[in-house]
Amino acid sequence: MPELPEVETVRRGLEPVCTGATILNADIRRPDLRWPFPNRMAERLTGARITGLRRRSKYILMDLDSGETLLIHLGMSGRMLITASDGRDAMAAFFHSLPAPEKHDHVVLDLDSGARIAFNDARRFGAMDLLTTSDADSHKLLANIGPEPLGNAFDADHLKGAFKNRKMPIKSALLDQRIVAGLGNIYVCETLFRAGILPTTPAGALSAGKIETLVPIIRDVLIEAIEAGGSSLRDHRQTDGDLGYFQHSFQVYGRENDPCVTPGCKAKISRIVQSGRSSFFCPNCQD
DNA sequence: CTGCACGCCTGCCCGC
DNA sequence: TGCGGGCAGGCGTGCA
Repeated sequence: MPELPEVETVRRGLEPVCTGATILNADIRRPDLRWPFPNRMAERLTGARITGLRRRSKYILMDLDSGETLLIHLGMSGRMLITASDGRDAMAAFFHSLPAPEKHDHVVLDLDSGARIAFNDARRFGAMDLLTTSDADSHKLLANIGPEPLGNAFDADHLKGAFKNRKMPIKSALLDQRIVAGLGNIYVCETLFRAGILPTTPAGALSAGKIETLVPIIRDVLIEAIEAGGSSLRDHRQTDGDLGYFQHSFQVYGRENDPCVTPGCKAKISRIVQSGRSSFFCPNCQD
C-alpha cells in the first residue's frame, strides 16, 4: 500500500518526465474516484505546464503554471504509470504509438514530452482535487496533517507532546496522521519491532527514552524503504510498472507464525487486530 | 475531546 | 474448475 516511501518513489519517478512538460490532453474516464473530480478538471489541466512535483505525507502535489495544483492520493491500490516517454515526436506518439488505456486507468494525461501518465486505481480509494497553489496547505485534506517524519519539525519533543496522557495504543497513535505524516500499517509495524515496543502499549505510557529512540528508527525505516524504491505488496508498483522490493526486507509485517529474525530469539511473529488492522510483532523482542 | 467502528471498492487467495 | 468468503487498508464520517 502506498505509504510515504512508495509515494515518494512515485514522485521521483514522475518528476523527470513531468517537470517542465505541458499537458496536451487530459482524459477523465470516470466521474469520480473516492470523491467526484473537481469541476471542469480536464479543461483546467489541459494546456497547463507542470512546474514541479511535491509530496506532503501520502499526497503528491503537481504544481501547474496556471496557479493551480493537482492533488493526487493513491489510496490503497493507486499507481501512476508512465509510458511512451521515448522522445519520439509528440504528435506521432499521440496518434500512432501510445498504448490503449488499460482497465482502471481513470485519468490519463498526455504530455508534450511524449509521455503518457495514467492514474490506475482498481479499488478507487484514491483521490484527485485541484486547488489554488498558494492555498494548498490549508486544503481540507492537508490542513490537519502532522509534521513530515523526515523533516526538522519531527522530533522527540513533538512526539512527547502528542503522546502525553494518551491511552491510545502506540500502534494507533503512529497511524494517526495528525501526530506524524505518512506512516501506514506496514512501516508502523516495522518501526515498533525495531524499537522493541509492543503495539498495544498506551502511547502515554512510553518512557522518554523510548520516545527518543523512536524518532531515528522511524526515519531509518522510511529512508531505507525510499532507497529500496518503495515496497509493493500486491498492488503498488513503481511508475515504470516494476514491483518495488523493500517488501523483501520486512521483519514482521505479513510474517505471522514465521520465526523472529532476531538472532537467538526462538519466538514466532504474532498477529493481532487493532482498530480493524493487523499488527505484527515479536512477543519476545517487543515489550 | 477521545477512541473506535464503519464504509468505501476490487482483486486475490484460500477452502470447498 | 468454479464460487463464496475473508482479507487487504487510508481516511472521512459518525457515534458513544
